[in-house]
Formats: sequence, structure tokens, C-alpha cells
Amino acid sequence: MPRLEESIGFLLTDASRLMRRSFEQRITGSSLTLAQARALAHVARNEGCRQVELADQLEVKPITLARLLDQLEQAELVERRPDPDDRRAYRLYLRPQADQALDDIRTAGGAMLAVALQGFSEAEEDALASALRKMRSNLSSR
Amino acid sequence: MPRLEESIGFLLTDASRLMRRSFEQRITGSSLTLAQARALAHVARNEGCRQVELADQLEVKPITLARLLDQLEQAELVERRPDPDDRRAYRLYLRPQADQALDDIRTAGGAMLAVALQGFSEAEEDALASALRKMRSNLSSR
DNA sequence: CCATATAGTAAGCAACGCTTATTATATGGA
DNA sequence: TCCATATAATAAGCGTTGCTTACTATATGG
Repeated sequence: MPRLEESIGFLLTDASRLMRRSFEQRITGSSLTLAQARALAHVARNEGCRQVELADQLEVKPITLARLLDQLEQAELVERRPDPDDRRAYRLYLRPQADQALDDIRTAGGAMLAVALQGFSEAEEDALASALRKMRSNLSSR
Repeated sequence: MPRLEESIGFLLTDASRLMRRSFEQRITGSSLTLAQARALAHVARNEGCRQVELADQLEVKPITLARLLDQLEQAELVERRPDPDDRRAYRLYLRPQADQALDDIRTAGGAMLAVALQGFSEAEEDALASALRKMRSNLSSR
């Protein structure tokens, strides 16, 4: 009988929760949560995209993304501009302050990972990243 | 410039969120959340332990665990018994229905992992588990 | 015996994510 | 052209997780 609490499922949630804790402790400057940071990073890679597209990418419901964008807009990091071709839709753009926030995210994330990945070889890091990408793809609803 | 949104940090949170979604869709029978399931699994491995010990193991605050235990107690899966040697403390025990719930957790978790780990060799699974354990240990507050 | 520490809980907060429903706008037939 | 249907975004409201702060009751050590 395998130890249930040491299964990959629980290990992954443990690592994820500890990572979030570490990240949010380090990013006190920008006071972003991990979910907000993630949304911001995706806007940065997809400037001009619509919310429904981004929600699909992030694999959350549109309303969940809308709330995240409310926070990012209030922090003046992201801007919703009306889509000229579809009056129902917005297109998403970075505001000037976003560059600084993205830097902060990189810094906090880097510091967190430096701790989390202590003792990992580069090959181990690559294997981990690759495994996680594969899992994400396997679990994707698309 | 590495792709921020593909860093191990975000990959891990993605995989974790998708896993939780998949798990909670599959365990409709017992209607447990992943966090409750995790707490239950730890009670099973540590019957008779005190809440403060379990909270420490789970790396959550005692009050966070207390809420989880409220839910598990209401579901008649876990029982708080007064510690005979310390009138401030409880000791935690499984109720009879817990066996069935733990089976359900194994089943739902197994089905979820079967999807999540499609295309993984046994060696890759082991490497992933080992990497996650190392990360957890590196990020542990203890 | 008293100061301090510890076990557990209460109250209240914020984030995340959801379901369901609503509004406004697009779009594809008849 | 018009209408039925679909789509983009949001509103309202819920449950879960996890936290901080503060409290009560009990242990424990000097």
C-alpha cells in the first residue's frame, strides 16, 4: 500500500502551496499575488489579446480572469481597451508600470526558486520543467 | 530572457490547479476537497496525534487545520478525543467511514494521476516525485 | 505560586475559483 | 431584413483555503 500522503498528487500541492507562500513573502514591494503575477505575465506575452482568449490560456473561467484584471487595472499595470472590431470585447495592454512589476516578479520568483531548487542539477531542473509541462498538457481541458 | 510564464514556479501552480480540478471532479462520491483529503490522509498515518503536531506536518497554521478538522468531523470521518494527559489538547482518530473515504481518495487520485502522467515512464515518475520531495523540503519552514 | 508558554478556537479578512444569470453585441440562416 | 442563437464581459453570491489577531484554558518551569 503506497503512502497516500506521499503520492505525486499531494507532493505537488505541497510544493505549490509552499512556493506560493515563499513568493508572496518576497514580493512585498509590488504586493501582487501569484495568480495576479501569472495573469500579468500572460498579458505581457499576449498584448492585444481579448479576455476570453486569455482566460482560455490560463485555464480559468472568464469571470475569474475578470476579477484578476480588475485588480491589475486598479494597480495600473494593465489596461482594457475597447476592441475596435467588436464592441463586446476588450483588448489587453500593459501600462508603463508593468515593466517594473514584471521585474519584481522575476526577482521574487528567482529568489524563491533559488531556495526551492537547492541541490538540483541543471538536468534535474530541466527534467522537472519538462515533466510539469507534460502534466499540464495532459490535464488541460482543451 | 526566459519566458516568465513558463518558469518552474508558474508551471507548478498550473499543474497543481489543474490537478485539483481533476481530482475534485472525480471524487463527487465523497465530496471532499483536496485539502480535506490531504488532512485525512495525514490523520490516517498519524492516528492519536495532536492538532498542533498535524498542523506542523501539513505546514499550515493551527487555525487552518482546525477548520479542516471541523469539516472532517462533520462528515464523520475524524474524531477529536480529549488527550488524557493534557486537558488543552485533542488527539485525532479515524471514524469507521474513513476507510471508505480513503479508498475513494485513492481511486480519484489514481484516475487523476493516470491522466496527468500519461506518457511518463516509471523512471520519470520517480524522478518527479523525488524532485517534488526535495522542493518541499527546501521550502519547508522547519 | 506566579510568569510564561502552549493547545485550541473565534472573529474577521482577502484571494481564488466557481455557478448562474444578465446585458450588449455578433452572426448566420430563413 | 429579421430573428434565433452564440459570444464577450460582468454582476451577484457562494464555498474553500489560509491568514492575523486575540482569547480561553491549561501546563510548566523557576
